[in-house]
Amino acid sequence: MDAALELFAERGFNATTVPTIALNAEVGAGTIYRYFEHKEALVNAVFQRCVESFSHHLQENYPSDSGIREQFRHLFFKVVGFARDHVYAFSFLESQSNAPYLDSKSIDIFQEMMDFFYQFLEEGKKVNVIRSVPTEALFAIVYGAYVEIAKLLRKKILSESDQLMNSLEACCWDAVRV
Amino acid sequence: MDAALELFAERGFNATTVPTIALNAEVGAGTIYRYFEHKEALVNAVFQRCVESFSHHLQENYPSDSGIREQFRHLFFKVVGFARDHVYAFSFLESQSNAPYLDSKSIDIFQEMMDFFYQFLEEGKKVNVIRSVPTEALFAIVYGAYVEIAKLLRKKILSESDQLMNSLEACCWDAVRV
Amino acid sequence: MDAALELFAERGFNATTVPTIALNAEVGAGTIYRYFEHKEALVNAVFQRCVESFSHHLQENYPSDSGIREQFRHLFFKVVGFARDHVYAFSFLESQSNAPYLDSKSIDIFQEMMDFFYQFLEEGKKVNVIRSVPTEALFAIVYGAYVEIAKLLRKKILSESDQLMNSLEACCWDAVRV
Amino acid sequence: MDAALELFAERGFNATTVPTIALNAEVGAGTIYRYFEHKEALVNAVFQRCVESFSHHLQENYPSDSGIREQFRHLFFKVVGFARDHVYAFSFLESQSNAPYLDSKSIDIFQEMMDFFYQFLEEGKKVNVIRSVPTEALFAIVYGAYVEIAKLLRKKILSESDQLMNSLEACCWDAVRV
DNA sequence: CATGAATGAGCATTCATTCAT
DNA sequence: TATGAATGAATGCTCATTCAT
Repeated sequence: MDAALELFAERGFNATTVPTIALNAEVGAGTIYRYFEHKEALVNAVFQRCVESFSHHLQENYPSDSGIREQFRHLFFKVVGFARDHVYAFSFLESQSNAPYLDSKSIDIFQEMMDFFYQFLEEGKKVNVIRSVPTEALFAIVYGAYVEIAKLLRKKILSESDQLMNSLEACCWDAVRV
Repeated sequence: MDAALELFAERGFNATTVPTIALNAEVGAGTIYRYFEHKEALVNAVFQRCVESFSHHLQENYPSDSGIREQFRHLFFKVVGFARDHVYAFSFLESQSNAPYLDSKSIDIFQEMMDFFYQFLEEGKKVNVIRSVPTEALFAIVYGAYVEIAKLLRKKILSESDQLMNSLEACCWDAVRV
Repeated sequence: MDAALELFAERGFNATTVPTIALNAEVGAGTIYRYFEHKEALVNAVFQRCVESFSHHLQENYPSDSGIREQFRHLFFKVVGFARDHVYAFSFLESQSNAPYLDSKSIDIFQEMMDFFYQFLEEGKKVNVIRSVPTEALFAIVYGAYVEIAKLLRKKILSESDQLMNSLEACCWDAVRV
Repeated sequence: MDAALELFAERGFNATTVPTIALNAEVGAGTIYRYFEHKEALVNAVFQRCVESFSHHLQENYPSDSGIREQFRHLFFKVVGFARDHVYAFSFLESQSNAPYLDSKSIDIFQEMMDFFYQFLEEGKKVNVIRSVPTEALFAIVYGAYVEIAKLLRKKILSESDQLMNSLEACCWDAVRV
């Protein structure tokens, strides 16, 4: 699954061949089929593992008792940290989350993860700290920003200094706060 | 090229076969090879045409003499308008702009288009209207936001009312303004 | 189709590979798929052509106005002649007519051909020239005999002299006549 | 071997996989290779066991001292009985006796069994009870008939009543008797 | 002796590309 | 210039066979 993730993240699903995955995993091509019925089953398993890993990461040490501002900051740094520490997983999730080969379980689990963000944003709107704009739109703005920032960090166009990260977090917060 | 754009945008490069493009274009498969050396040459030509179209669209009626705030608003609505009116072109650009089959000319021309945004952001920083944060990062934030908003509009999860668009523009502006 | 028939007749469906058919037909492997959706579609097309050819052969110069005895003789020699002149077609039909890959059209067309024999046998029973035994059983006896005789002729264990053929025809007739 | 016979009879040699046989036999796939060098060695062993079983069955209670007519009747009912009681064995023998994977021992042993029939027919010809037609041809006629009758019984198109069986035996006898 | 995970050659099938018409 | 039939390399996948346990 690690070998597959790496290739799927770098080239996408269609451009990744099963023999290449096998080579990268240092197993025979047939071995893959002992564990996954299809190439599609494999990509779904990889996707689900990524989503779960991301989801756990986000909720780890989540400051449930702090205010919205603090929680936003937590999520921002968790996303950035995940993108930094799990480069392939993050770039795979970001690029393939609309792919036609994802099965319903993959879609559900991904939606569930996003619901965590949605709930956060809705809570913020309720207490009048976050703007009264459709939640999907708010999420789109910050998620889009995260994704592009992560790309820049990955490509080393930006380097992850504390000061920069704090500025970027502030930018994102200013986009949604009242 | 229109036939190809439609298919590339909907299915991606690898999942689009040359015979399918030919069928969609109502020409013989061989005819495509009279105009493009490869499938890759075709996709690059399509990409470049999209970038140019996007670029022209952005600069059309650009309020050079207005202030940064007004220019930002212009760009925001131009991007949203382009995404609405050129659904395939925008979704193709957004999804394929990191693809491994893009040649250097495609990458250059895309970069050139982004430079227009970069210059705008740098001008804004100079006059102290836009935050003093690396330009790439500022761009990432607003571009990421645009892309995700465009996805929501395309999928009809949001509908493009004046009020909503104004709010979203404000969100994006607040992310970068001083 | 000729190339495929030859191989299917000699080795059966599963033991015949598409590349081998292509080689035998002196075409590229992909070419086969321009004309037949599947290997199964090909084998069905071949089967149906064989059935039709056999069926036409049987009915050619059929002595409709003669008596049962004469008609039996006609059928016997037509079957033997077909088996001699269309070695592959006959051996393919004989060995594959119960195969699980045959589609409903193949099964129908084969049944239709057998109905010709069945009608003949039933007419014979009606006029009390052929024994009053279930038609399927009568058919089984003579068809089984034909098939095995054809095998011997094909393998050159017997040679097709007039005298021998007349004797064999008599044997078969004696098996079913009153 | 029982597990293999069942599968070979139902699906043929090529369509039966070794793991499936192992599953059906409730052993590990590797275990099969402790007893048979190849899949081919297995199918030959199965074939030979079937031939021997058939052969013993035919000769059991063989009325050596009775006349040809009585012996013919014995053989007919033994064949029918074997086909009824050893469905898989008979259908395997019938369908695979020309298969290209049979080794020389299989072919010899099968020929030996047929020689029993041949001797019987030759004896009958000597005493002028059976027609003076090449033995192979006589055998082909009755063997072909048996095979097709057995198919009908197996498929329950005919049911094995005493009266019917006696009629069919008479048909077969009339095909070869003087 | 029994196992079953691992293997990789070989299969059916697809599709970018060519080239005779 | 346009065509589309033909191609064969490359793909996803299967399965007979091996071998460490």
